[in-house]
Amino acid sequence: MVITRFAPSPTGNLHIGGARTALFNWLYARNQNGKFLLRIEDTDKIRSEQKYVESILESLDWLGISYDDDLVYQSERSNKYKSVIDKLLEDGNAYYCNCSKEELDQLRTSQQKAGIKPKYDGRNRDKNLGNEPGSVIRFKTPLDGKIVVNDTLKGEVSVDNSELDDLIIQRADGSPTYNLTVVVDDIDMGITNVIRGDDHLNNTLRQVHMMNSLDYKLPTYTHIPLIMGEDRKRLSKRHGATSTYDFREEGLLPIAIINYLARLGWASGDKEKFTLEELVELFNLNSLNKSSSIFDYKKLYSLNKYFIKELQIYDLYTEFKHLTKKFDSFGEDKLMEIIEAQRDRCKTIKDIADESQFFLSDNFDIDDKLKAKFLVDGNSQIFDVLITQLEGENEWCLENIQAIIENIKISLELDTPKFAKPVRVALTGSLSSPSIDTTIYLLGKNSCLKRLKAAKTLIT
RNA sequence: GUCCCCAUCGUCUAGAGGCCUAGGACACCGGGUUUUCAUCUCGGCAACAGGGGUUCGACUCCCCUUGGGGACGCCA
Repeated sequence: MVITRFAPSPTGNLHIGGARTALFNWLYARNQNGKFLLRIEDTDKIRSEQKYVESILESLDWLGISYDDDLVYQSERSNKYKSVIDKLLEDGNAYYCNCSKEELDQLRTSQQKAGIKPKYDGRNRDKNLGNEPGSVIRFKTPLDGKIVVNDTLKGEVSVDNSELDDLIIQRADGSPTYNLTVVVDDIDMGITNVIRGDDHLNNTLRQVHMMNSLDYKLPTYTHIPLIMGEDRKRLSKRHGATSTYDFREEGLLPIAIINYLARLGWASGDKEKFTLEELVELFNLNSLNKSSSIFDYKKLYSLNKYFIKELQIYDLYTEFKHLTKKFDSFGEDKLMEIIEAQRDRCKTIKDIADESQFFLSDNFDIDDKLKAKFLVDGNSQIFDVLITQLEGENEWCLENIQAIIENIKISLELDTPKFAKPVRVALTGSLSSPSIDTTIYLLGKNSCLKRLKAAKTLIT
């Protein structure tokens, strides 16, 4: 059975690159009827925080990426790591090293100056040092030969062992380091396929060495290219929103993000839009792309615009409620009507909220320019007639409102914009709103009358 | 600097030696629809990094150059 995993470290919200890695792992597992496991890599006690664990979990859940079995915390597995390190020590595959950080820094800088690759020179490798306070434990990387990793995407990647050094697997404080814990956990969790960013390719070489020393059976590796910003540098905060959390706050829909991410580095012919089910059915490792890709916010937003129009209204409603509490006084039905009226003109949930502000209060300021242009004597007749007609309307429905508008347009000999613009300004304080009949309908009789009368008083 | 990876329109990509006069999407430009802002719709612009091979034939295979990215932590 295929078992994949996503192993974030809880030092921040779920990064969009991490989200894509999670997505690919999840898709592959689901496609293969396998399992997708989640592991929290929190061996760095200083930077790891529980709130980020929760945030990551929430983001994955929001995206629709569900995990199997129990969540694994590395911080709870120290004993297991300890025993593996002991075995490595016993077998002569690891050794104590008492170099200080300063000593190492010095070594590094002198190597950099000399123009050679900075790495530990193995000065304590064969000294058989004991466990002194402050000592670390290093893994004994083979000196000669080369290490070959067979990657499903990149093919055979081979590197001379002389390029690698003896990495630290246990810190001076006794805690295990990343490369060790990953090896232990991937094996213990029965991971068959490791799909991760290709910034880990170098780590993979080291991890494979350790797995070999431990007689572990290797998982299959797939290193996917990283996501870049417009400047071709690794995507980071200065490029804009980068965490799933940020995207949600900006009013993006999970299905839009999933679709965007899926097509970033993967394709199924010319198909651009997928349901989650289609993605699960079509996803495969062979169609993954080898080159890194640049994150295009515009395309993401365009996808979002599409899904805002396509999604079930209730899904939009849920996101809307998550995004803002301002509209809580509106009933569920009313709010859904508003969202329905706005969805076709908005790119994000946030746009829907922003564009709907005028529903919140009957009292608002009208821009002087708009006032000067539309709240003028020539239009007062429109307001008068409209007020009278709306006052007389006892069955408040869209059809009746449309009839009233038609009547007024005919009797006053107005084309639609001539009628709609001043009314829209009076009702919303702006020139941008849903179609005027819908706007009137949704505002309700009382609000419309109040606002029209208020606008009339502004006519000088 | 050293090692590793990568290379089709501005961007995401289709392309498994002849199907390619290189297709789709986003962006951009122009037309149309429209009750404002939008939406929608139609059309246009636009790419195989360069140089060598291999082959009857190369966007597709090989090599070199160039360009881009990644790694080089007692972070993960």
